[in-house]
Amino acid sequence: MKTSVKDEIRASGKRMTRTRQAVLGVLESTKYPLSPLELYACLQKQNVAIDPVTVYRNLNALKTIGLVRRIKLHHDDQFRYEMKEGRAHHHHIRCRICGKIEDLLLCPLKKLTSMIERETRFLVGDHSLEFSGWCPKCQ
Amino acid sequence: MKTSVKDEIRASGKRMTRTRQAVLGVLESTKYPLSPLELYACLQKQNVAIDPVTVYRNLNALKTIGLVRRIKLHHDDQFRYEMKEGRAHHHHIRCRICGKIEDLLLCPLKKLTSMIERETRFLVGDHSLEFSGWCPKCQ
DNA sequence: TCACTTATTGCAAGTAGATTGCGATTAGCA
DNA sequence: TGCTAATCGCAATCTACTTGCAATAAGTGA
Repeated sequence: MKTSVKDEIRASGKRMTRTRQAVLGVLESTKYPLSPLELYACLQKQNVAIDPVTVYRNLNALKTIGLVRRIKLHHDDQFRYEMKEGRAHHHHIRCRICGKIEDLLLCPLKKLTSMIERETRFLVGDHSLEFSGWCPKCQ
Repeated sequence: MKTSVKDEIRASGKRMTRTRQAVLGVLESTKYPLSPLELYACLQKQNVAIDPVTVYRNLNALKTIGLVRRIKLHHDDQFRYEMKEGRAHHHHIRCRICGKIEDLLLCPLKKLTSMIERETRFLVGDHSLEFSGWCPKCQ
């Protein structure tokens, strides 16, 4: 884990605890967004003693600081979390069979925003875009 | 309610009941996707005697037949339902303040699909796209 | 029109994911 | 080392939704 992460946590008045470090460790080493309970299962495999509630609370805290991003995928009834740092604006594709999630690095929507603002008179703040389909293994 | 709707229900071996008719009535007269409990509240205002469970079951049944579409918006922890009929593929924009939801009729993503398939080797089945921001009243 | 079959309903209870209350623990600083 | 408040674990609670079951009623076929 990078020193800067610990610094950011301290800077916000929060503490770097054993459990928080473990949660961050899993998030940093996982390439796709994790649900709280998936993360909890990961920690159990690593023999980290932790309560599921603590995982929830840590994810919330890290989201509040801004270290972690919370997302909700379309055919998925739980929230997922991913590290923000070093990850630009991106979207996801998810396999309908095995649930595998991958990043999409392109975003074709920036140009579209002003058109939508004209049409709807909404002021656009953000967008979410997600594809689903079948991953190479499940086709 | 259109006769064809009743026919489709009968054709699938289901029955047109008082409650199902009421659920369909609300869906047909609402221009944005409703959550089961919003729909239930609507029916209560209309003095329709119905149990929330029945709303859930009817929405599920109508989804199974294919009359109704179930969607999940990004910062929303419940499912929403809208009539399928007469409504082409479209996306939504949602106000962060008041929750107002409007349809977006454009979809810029059809061209993108083959590019994503090449990049990820996924086979793309569907996508979801949603904007959030501030509606005219809340700006 | 009536009787029969079975989809549908209402009520109660159960799930899953997430949140909250509270007393015990511990990080981080003086 | 000792203090203070953030954090933790456990139990209880909450919300959205589902399931079980006995009672009801839609639609058919005589």
